[in-house]
Amino acid sequence: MTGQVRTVDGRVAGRRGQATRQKLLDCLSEMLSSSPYRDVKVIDVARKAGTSPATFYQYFPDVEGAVLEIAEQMATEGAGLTQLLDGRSWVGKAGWQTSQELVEGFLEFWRKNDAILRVVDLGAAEGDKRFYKLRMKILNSVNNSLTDTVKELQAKGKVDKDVNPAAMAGSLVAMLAAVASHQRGFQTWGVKQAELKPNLALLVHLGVTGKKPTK
Amino acid sequence: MTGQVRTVDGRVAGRRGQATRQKLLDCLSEMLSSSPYRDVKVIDVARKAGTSPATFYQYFPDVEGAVLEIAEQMATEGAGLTQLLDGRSWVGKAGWQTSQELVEGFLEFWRKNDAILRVVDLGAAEGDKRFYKLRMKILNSVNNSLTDTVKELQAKGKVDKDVNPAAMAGSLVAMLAAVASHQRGFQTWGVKQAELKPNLALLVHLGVTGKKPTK
DNA sequence: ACCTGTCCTGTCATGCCGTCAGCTTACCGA
DNA sequence: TCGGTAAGCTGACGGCATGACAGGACAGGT
Repeated sequence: MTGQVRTVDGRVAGRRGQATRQKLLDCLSEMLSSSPYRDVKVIDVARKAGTSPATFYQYFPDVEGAVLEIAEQMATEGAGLTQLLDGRSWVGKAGWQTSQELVEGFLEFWRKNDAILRVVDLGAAEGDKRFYKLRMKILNSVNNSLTDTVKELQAKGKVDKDVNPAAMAGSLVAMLAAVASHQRGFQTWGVKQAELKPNLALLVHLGVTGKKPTK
Repeated sequence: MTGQVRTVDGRVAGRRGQATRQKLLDCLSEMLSSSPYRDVKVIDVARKAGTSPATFYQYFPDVEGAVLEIAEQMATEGAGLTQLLDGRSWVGKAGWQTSQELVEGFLEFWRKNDAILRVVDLGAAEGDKRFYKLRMKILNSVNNSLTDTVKELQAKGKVDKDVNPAAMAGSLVAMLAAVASHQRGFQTWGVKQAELKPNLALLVHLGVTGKKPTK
């Protein structure tokens, strides 16, 4: 049950319809990366897709609806971020490696989808539950995994008892997301990508294990 | 030279004009916290302020212009965040205290101005230089101070040479800002405010000094 | 009372929104 | 081959926000 694609008025979308729908999504996605969210107009998206506004409204209730769609696609893709943590070690040099790869993968994912992630972030911050859930879905894989890691280390007595695993993991993930979406900002600040990553990795390692990494 | 307040068409604003202007700003500010940025309309702001859209356009070129104005006010106010760090110690128990107070003050400031800060964040992330500069202005006080602290500790050999002070400070500040703007999010995640703060403080302390705090 | 410059609004052209009825196109079974 | 049916698309329209302007209301000074 993948849930058939339907138009707003209930018709099931066929071959051609789905193509148009997808084209609209692609164009919207492109517009989001070239102009402010606030200024994205349905008519522009439609024109760019070589169709009319009315067609847009056949497939999406409004711009927000379409954005949610794009974000949903991205979210499932983003579940792959779990790979960055599944079965990795946090001990010794391997721990440092894990930390670095997490940062690397995370920033890469964010850079690839920055336009849509900005909008999701805003929606979530504004308290919209749908966007909030979506943001969770994306971050949860990483977050849960980190939380578990901290819990384990805590059980072994390697991390202080008064650390709250969920809070720690959440903070680290939030940090990664924030830095990722302001990557350009750091450059103007005089900090280069290459210098940023190891510092982030260091913070992640410190946060998770409570110790400096062995390099 | 505070730079006289002027209308869009160049007249200097008098007593009454400034009052109206301020009222518009207040109403806009209020609207921003109750509805999505994308849906804030000039006409609503004007109505709420008991005036007409035309009046709004006499004082501001558009909604964005007014937002920048509000943000500017907040930015100067936010320079006070420096207090949280000026002349504080990062050694021993005092260091833990400093870290905690920084987190506390930062979150408080963010909570107080969350609506407008969201918009600034979005604008900055979208690459708008004006918003970007504003964000810098707000964060710079804290950021510079943290950078200096790390540099000092590094000079004394208490922090690893391969830590980049600016990158570290920037990451920590970004983390604080991100967590602050998703405070509600954490609650739904099952993390309570009271648990969040000490964990953030711990991360800040770890990042700045490289060591666990003495409590 | 009069003048001057500030302040506000009625009004208007423009352009986007969101909807509908109706036309075209593709598919399918007889 | 030929309708029939459902999918797919669009022109057109009322409604509303935008942004500009001219002109009227108002306050303060003389």
